[in-house]
Amino acid sequence: MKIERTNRMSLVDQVVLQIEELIESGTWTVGTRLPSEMELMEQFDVSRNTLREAIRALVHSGLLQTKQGSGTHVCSTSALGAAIERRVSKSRLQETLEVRHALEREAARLAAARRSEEDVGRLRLYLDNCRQASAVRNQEAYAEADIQLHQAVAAATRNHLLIELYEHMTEALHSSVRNLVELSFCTDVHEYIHEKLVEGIAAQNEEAAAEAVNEYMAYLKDLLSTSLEE
Amino acid sequence: MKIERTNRMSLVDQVVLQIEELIESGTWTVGTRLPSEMELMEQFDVSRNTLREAIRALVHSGLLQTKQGSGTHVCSTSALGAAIERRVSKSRLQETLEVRHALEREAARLAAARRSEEDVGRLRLYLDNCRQASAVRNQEAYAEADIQLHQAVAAATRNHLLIELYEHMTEALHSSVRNLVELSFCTDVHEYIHEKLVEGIAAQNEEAAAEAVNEYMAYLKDLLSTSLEE
DNA sequence: ATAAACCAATCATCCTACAAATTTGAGGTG
DNA sequence: CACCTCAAATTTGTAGGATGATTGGTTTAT
Repeated sequence: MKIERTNRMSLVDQVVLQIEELIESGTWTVGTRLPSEMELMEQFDVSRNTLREAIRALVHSGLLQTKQGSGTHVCSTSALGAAIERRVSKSRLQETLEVRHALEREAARLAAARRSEEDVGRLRLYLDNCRQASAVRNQEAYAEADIQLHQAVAAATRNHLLIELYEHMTEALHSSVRNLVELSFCTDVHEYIHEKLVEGIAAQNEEAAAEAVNEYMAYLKDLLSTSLEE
Repeated sequence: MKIERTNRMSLVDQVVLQIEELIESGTWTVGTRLPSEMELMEQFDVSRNTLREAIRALVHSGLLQTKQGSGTHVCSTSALGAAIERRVSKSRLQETLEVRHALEREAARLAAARRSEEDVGRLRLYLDNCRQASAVRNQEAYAEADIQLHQAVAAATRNHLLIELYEHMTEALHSSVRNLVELSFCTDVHEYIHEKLVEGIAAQNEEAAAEAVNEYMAYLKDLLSTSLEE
């Protein structure tokens, strides 16, 4: 039994909760355009002010997006992304990288312990995509394949909280420093580490997988320090 | 130059930003009671609706707290805590523990690399507090000293993002499972790991510190699995 | 067919009014 | 004086109306 935190919930909070439920349940998917304020007022049986306060709260949380004259659209299914992005944007790059690597190292260990054969197949596929993009020096394709590979590692952990946090940290990182795309450029070291990571996970060798991430981190830190000296 | 995301910011967003600034700058510290809506309307020169939408957004973010008839108070300086707590409350305990341990392992490594002599002093102090509480079997004091110790480890990393995330994960963990307080009860294993962790950091031995966290994690996972079988 | 003008839908802001919860303080009582 | 009672003032919560600004589509004129 979940009592409403010592007293009854305000109307605004009730509307917020109902909208969140509609989004999380998938009734309103990302991109969906919500009914107009008038219709929502009738649907929830609240006044304009109450409805607008609820919507404004969700807009600020990053779940909704409103545009005058156009309407309100579902923007995301989780409020974590916006909160993390705001916080990360105020951090130094090195701090953010260290946190992301903390998640990645754990992901590598858990993936090695829990990966299925399907996971290994996906990892090898994305690794191959990386190699092909690297061979033709297609930086854009490489960056995409690189992200897919790392997210496949996270996915193999079966830990949805970890998957989501890693994804949000990666997004926040990329949106805060577009100029450092070279961090995910194709290099021999990068390739060697990718292979060690994937094969470590395939062999269910936690230590090898974690060590690959360690090397990746040391490599990035080195790259970053020389990059900042310029 | 930071243009306001392709068009001018709405009045509500401007007010939100100003209030956030007042909180982050420390002008309004946690616990401070905000001026009444009337006064804030004059201060920001906006209507009551606009002001209320801004306040409601910050309430939902976890920065403010309103109580009818009483007023509005500052609740936190960061919106991350509330977002994390919401997300963690929907996760399984094991998932949350794995993420927290990812952060803790990285914290142990970085602390070993960067700790000052003052950090070592604090760590040994809190370790001693743990021992004393353990000696007299004072569970409450032990839990507090335990938290202080782990946060001191995070603090020694000098990575404020990591510190904040670890703190929020710990809070979310504790508020979501009050019934598992025994996780931080005093045991010999617990003490042995604490000592290994602190001494590893003092000796600037990253591997030893990380290994201590690994052992702690294995111990907790074991405890958890037997606890769930009951 | 193209471009300009128009129009309907929608969100943004402001206003007033009243309800509900809390705090404050005046006045009475021992 | 200390303490209780209760009404008034303060403060947030909810309702409803009015107007402005922006967008997207439609119509109209060339």
